[in-house]
Amino acid sequence: MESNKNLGEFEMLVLAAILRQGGDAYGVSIKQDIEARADRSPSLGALYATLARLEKKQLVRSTMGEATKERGGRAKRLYTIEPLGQRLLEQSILALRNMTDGLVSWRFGV
Amino acid sequence: MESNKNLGEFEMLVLAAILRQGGDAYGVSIKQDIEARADRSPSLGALYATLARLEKKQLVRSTMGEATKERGGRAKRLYTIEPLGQRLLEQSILALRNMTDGLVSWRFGV
DNA sequence: TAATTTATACTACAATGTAGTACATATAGG
DNA sequence: CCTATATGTACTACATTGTAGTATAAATTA
Repeated sequence: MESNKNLGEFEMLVLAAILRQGGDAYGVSIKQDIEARADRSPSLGALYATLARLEKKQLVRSTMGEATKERGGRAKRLYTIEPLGQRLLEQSILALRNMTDGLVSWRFGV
Repeated sequence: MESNKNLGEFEMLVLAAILRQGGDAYGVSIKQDIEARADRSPSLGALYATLARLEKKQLVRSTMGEATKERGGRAKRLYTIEPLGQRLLEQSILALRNMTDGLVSWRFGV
């Protein structure tokens, strides 16, 4: 009887990217990871809106990155996944696997 | 440069259920499959609304089932997946896999 | 202090998720 | 027949998520 709110499809991609990057995830790097692995190009606007919602739901947490870097521009907001976020991601991915594993006439390997 | 519209999370579950059932899928059986494998209980209203949208987008096709059966009640509307639907499902599942495979501290097997 | 670079925030609207309620149509019994 | 029961779909309304365009912020450099 776990917490059982569902994640959207893009929310899953974003949570997975944050988890992958273990502490160094921020807007641009998350976008790049999704572009490289999921073969799609969300706008930064779309991404930040989703990040804000995930944080409001307490599935991720953010902190401002160090300002003193040898580069120009505004500070990064760094994201980490919260236990609840990881749990929901696992549930959602597992549900999808249970529905799709073992399907015949599947183009990529079962 | 394939067709690249994205599927929602629930749409993926529904398409997968239809594909699994190979020609015998209808409202109630799809709902039951999702309940059994994805551990959630969508209302039939939610399911039919999604089926109607999938058909409008030509990702599935439907036909009325035979009326002459030894049972009461209205005829079933049977669903099959269209090539486009299968392709989009494959793309979406593959994207998710590419994002989540190989993650460490993953509760279920990599 | 203006230009450039890097990055986030805001806003509005489209698409998807969700369930409640109503409706349709078959069989069975009197 | 007519109505009760069983089975299943359609309609409607609203909440949540997806999406991108535009504006803003804050650092470095000249």
